[in-house]
Amino acid sequence: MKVFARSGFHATRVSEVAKAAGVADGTIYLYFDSKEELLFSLFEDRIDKLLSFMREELPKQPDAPARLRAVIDMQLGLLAGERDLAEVITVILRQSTRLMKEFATPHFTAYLDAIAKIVAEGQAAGTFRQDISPHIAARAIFGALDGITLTWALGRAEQGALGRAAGQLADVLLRGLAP
Amino acid sequence: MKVFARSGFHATRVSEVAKAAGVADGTIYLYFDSKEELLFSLFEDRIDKLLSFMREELPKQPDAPARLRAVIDMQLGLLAGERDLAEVITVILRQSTRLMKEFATPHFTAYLDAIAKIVAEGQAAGTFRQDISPHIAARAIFGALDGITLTWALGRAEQGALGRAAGQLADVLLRGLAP
Amino acid sequence: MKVFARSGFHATRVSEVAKAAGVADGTIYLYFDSKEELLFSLFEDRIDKLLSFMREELPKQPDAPARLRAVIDMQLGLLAGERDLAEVITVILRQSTRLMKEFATPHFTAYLDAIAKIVAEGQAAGTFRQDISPHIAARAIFGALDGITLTWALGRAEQGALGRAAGQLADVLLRGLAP
Amino acid sequence: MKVFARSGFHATRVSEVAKAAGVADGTIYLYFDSKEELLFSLFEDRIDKLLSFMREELPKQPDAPARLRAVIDMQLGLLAGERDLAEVITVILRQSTRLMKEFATPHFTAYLDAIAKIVAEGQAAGTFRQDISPHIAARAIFGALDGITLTWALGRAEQGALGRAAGQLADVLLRGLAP
DNA sequence: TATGAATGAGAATTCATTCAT
DNA sequence: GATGAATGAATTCTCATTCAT
Repeated sequence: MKVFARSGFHATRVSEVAKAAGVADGTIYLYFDSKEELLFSLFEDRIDKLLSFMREELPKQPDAPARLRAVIDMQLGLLAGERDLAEVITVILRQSTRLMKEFATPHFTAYLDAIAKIVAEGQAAGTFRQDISPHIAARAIFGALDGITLTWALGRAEQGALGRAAGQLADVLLRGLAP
Repeated sequence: MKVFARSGFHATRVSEVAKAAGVADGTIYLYFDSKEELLFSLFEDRIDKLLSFMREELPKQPDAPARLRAVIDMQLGLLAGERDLAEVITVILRQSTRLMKEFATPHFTAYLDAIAKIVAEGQAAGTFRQDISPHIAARAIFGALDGITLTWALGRAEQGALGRAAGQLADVLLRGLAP
Repeated sequence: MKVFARSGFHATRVSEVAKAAGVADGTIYLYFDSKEELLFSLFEDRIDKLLSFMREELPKQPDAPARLRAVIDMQLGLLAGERDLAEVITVILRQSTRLMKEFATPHFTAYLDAIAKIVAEGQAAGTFRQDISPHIAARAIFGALDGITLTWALGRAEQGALGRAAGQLADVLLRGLAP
Repeated sequence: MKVFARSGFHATRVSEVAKAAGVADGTIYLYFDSKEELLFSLFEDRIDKLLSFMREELPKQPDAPARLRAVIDMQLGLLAGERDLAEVITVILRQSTRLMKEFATPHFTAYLDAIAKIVAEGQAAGTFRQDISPHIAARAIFGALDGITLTWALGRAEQGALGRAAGQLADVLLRGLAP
């Protein structure tokens, strides 16, 4: 992750990763099928964690606004301590066209749908305004989170900044979505 | 633009671009210094247009909320008719690490600062709430616009969808940012 | 051909071929799709020559024994002046499993069938004995020619030796096949 | 032998051989020095058997024609029941340039010399015609046997076919070589 | 004796870029 | 100005072989 975050996907040499890991070049291929699979494994791990977290935590929340705030806290919280991971997910992962199309898109879609579902539920329960498309809202929410993470990862990345941002973003969105 | 949008930056061959343009490979290099410069020129053109548009139109708006709505309309309006451009800016441009670091980041920063400035002015004038960092707001707004454009570009990209999205996003954000 | 004959297929580096040809490595790939195609092109050229030679010369011969003698003269005559070609065909070509299966076998089969046909015609005309399978005879004849060429190519390869061998082989075979 | 016959020398992985033998990769190297030595051992075994067979059986034959027929029967008989061995000797063995030059050629030469000696003895005793070079004859005979074996091994390889071929080849050669 | 994880040298091929025409 | 043939640097991945256990 460190090497990918430093150089990007294409500029990263497999031999650099091997060196950073303290193994021989060939050893990489005992555990990963290709350079792309190597990058993807970093991402798969976390998205699984995020999805299971959502399955467990969201049902505990009383209503849609609380669930939306939980999603925002979770997504930014997951990355808050891991600048390299944040950069890999917001920037590096998108550098491999094949990776995006074949692996990442399905995961992103599932995640976006989960957010859209929260919005739709809120609309049905009367806790969110009706005149907004849940899918557009979901993409805007994800985009906002992603934009914040991106700047944080590429900038100074100070501890706590993502937490503060999460709170402010949630405040704005929840008020903006209120009926 | 068409070729880059189809294949991505790395998978696009300079010879493909030459073929699509109906010129010989070498001719490309009479007008562009490198493959990266070729991609970047597509983007530079439009960001200039966007920035001068902002310089002209924003002062005409009465207050910060109106200016923020104008920015949203402009950014999505610029891309609404040009799916390839939208894909190049949201996806392809980010595939070259060097391009992002050396060329694009300064432009993005300038644009983000312009948005942050609108938010700060609104806060000073009392038309936006005070408890939000203008920079965080700017990143979230840009990220939301970007996320909406990305999904539109990669999906069916129907005419009018971006305009509707712009209206809804502005509604949510302006209410969310209201004092 | 020189480089392949010296080192064999697998031990030959494409860069060696390029160097021997006085061009850059990449230039090879402007004219040949792969290393295998490079080797095969050496062979295709000659087999075409041999087959057209057979189409023209064989009908001029009065009977099957004369035609068989002509085939023997032709095959050894084609290689007599070109030791490298002889080595490529008898040894090197067989080192690439894929080349043998996909390209060479069909040509070999066609050639063997042409020889078998001569034997069968001789049997029908009563100029060859009946108790020999034309296909076994064809393979034995081809094998004998191949064995002679192989030893010649790997040995001192003196001028004229193949011609003498051709005469002796034809004498033995024709007497052996006589009714 | 099974694995080499299936895939050829270069395409065969040492790990495949180990798997087929039911041992670990490293175990192979306790018994064989290298992949080449592994292939060569398959061949050395049999050539020794063939040479000792020749030492014992040939002296029992009354004259050169009988000895030549015995050699033909032996060589094809040795391979008749073992298609994999036939393929290894006619095809696979020749795929390694080093193996051919360093190991196999001496054995082939010894074998060819033995055949040439039979021809020369027949000429001295007046049972073979004088106008044929014993070495050319030997190479042609070996080549014919090899060509027949090759087609048999690569084709359907039916039981008995090699025996029939041996008889026919001997008939043709002996009549062709008669004074 | 056997194992099998780790090694790391080695090579075909691609393609951005050049420059003689 | 335009061409496009030639360039050659650069990199992923394979697999025979080793050796600590």
